[in-house]
Amino acid sequence: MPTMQDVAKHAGVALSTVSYAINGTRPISEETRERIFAAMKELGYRPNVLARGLASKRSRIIALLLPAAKRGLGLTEMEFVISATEVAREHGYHLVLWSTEIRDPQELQQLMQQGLVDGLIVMEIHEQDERVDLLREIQFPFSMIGRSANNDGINHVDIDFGQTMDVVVEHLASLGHTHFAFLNHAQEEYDAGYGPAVRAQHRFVQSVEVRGLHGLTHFCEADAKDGYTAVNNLLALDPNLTAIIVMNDRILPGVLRAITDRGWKIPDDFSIVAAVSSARIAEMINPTITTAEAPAKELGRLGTEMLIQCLEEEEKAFSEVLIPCELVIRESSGPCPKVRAMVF
Amino acid sequence: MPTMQDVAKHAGVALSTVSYAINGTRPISEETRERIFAAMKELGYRPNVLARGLASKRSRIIALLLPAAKRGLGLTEMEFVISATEVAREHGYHLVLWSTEIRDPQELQQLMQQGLVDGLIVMEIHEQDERVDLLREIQFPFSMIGRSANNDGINHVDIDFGQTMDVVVEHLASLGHTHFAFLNHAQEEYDAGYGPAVRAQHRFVQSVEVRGLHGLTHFCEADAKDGYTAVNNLLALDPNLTAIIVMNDRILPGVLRAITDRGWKIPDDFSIVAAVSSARIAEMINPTITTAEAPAKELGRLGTEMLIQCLEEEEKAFSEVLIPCELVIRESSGPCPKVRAMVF
DNA sequence: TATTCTCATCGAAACGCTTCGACTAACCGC
DNA sequence: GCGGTTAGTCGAAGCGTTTCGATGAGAATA
Repeated sequence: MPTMQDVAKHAGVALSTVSYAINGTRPISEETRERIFAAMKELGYRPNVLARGLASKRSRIIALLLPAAKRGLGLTEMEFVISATEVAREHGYHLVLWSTEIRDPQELQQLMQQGLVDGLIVMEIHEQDERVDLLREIQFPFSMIGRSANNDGINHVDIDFGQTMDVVVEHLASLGHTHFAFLNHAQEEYDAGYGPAVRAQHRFVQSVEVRGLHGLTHFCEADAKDGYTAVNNLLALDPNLTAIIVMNDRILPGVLRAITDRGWKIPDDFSIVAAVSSARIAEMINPTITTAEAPAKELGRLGTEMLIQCLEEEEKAFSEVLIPCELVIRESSGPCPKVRAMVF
Repeated sequence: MPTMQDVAKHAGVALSTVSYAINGTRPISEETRERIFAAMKELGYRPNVLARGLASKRSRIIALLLPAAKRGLGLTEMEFVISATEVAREHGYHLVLWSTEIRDPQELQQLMQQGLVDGLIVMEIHEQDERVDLLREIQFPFSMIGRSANNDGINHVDIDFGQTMDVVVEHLASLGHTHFAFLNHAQEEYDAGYGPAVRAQHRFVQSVEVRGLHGLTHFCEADAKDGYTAVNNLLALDPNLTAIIVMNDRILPGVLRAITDRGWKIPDDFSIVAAVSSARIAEMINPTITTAEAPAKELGRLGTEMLIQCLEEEEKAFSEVLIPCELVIRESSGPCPKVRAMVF
């Protein structure tokens, strides 16, 4: 494998001149530059990432902190990862994956101290997040996909849960629904301050109140069975319910079954909307599900770009972007039923 | 950030002695070793990955070549990635993702020449795969998840499509079905020599023949609409069809709809089995789908372990492992119907 | 006792790059 | 025509490791 030295010899210049030509760090005459690039091409030279990183203290490698969500990783997360990888590559960066229980700040710190990565993309942020505190304290460059309680000076991009809930509630309200429920993530996650759960809940309540409607909320584990019982519980609480918004698409089968088990048709007798889900899932189900689709690709892209920008520029302007989900109306939501088969 | 030099000073030994103590490259007295480790702990020392890689010519970083399948990346692929990441970590390796159009050997080679990674995990292998040819030629360490036409001397792990198709056919046959169809991946992929498509097709035909049954095969794009028309085409070819095996779960909604549109009930009038799919998808659908589930986690684990083993050992024994999918019987497959509502 | 071994350790030379200071020659203003 | 820039280049000193050859102290051998 040819080295920079080889290129230098081949072009008849000093090693450092080659470096300057490649990085544009210092002015190089047009003629020399051409000779150098010709030599590089001829030898098939590629700079060694390790050496470059060691010398410059900038590895041009970033890490994506994969969450180990109990909820499991879905298509949305996959899209994140893909899009982050691609964007990184476009900018000449490599992306490494750091997985699992790196919620433990200890372990995270050890990884960072290895000096492999220049920066970090953190996902599945909690309101109180030890990782964020740590990164902030040691001033390690990072960007967040999500938000914590205090985001000052941290680059982050997140789903606009507020806006999303508004749109979903508005959609149902415009269809004439007045009594509906919100099936959130698990209680445990809410209590742990998991942002999406907290913010969506908050805005749902508010959004319903503003419109003078009736809204129930309920937590639910990421499991079809729990979805089933949750729906029954909700209907026991408010028999006039005509629509449910679900936060986690995993529970959809259970929710649907609970409805159809009552002899109700979707959407004629009951409407269902998935907040923050993916098209692919929504279209797998019969009836296809009206969904507020997570802008996964955008999130991945922005999160990565923010980090890279923050690594390349000196002046640390930070940005904060909220992207709402896009409501895609499918078969599972319809006008509020006038009369409905009785529960028995 | 403390360096090895700092540790050495702190422990009152030479720099090289610290290195030997860490790597066990040369014998170190018990007493010195303890002093060194104490110093490391006290200073919070972590070896610098970049420097280590540069000096030793072994970065302990491996890359996973993410496919840019037109089919799109699904849950199965996500599980791969996660499991590969975790296994790599367990072995003290980092995993970087190289995405998309690195089918182009040129680009792949450039990436490798950067000297960042010690080895490669390649997925979505085709029968004739330029990437594999390249890697083999330049003797770059790699393992495959999948198989090509000639796998001699290459570590690889793959789904046992033959066994899987056998099990699925047997399942349907034992339910009394005699006329069934296999809905494969897209024609294009088959023609390109995409292993799963080729091998599954081959074994389906064989498996049906051996049992003296009637089997049709058909290709289908990864799209619900195409699933719909494909089923109708198949039923036009053989009106006695009572079961379909689908290869790609994306087409399931279309397939189901084509069946129910005829007024048929699943599984009473018609059975459906998904070959090589994931539980999560299978359970999203109503009725839940009988599925041969891809051993994604195992594939990821083995692929990674094979590579790492091949990097750590001198004697290059290569291994080849085939893992069948596990048949999970759910609601979509049932006994062959005696009589069935007429097509009209 | 002189000689060979082994064990534990040291110093220095890589690894392939970036970057700093210095040097040369041309160019500028006055 | 003389100091002061400036564009273009060079050499050398790192970056934080691994690894090779050498060294000294004992232990074992003759």
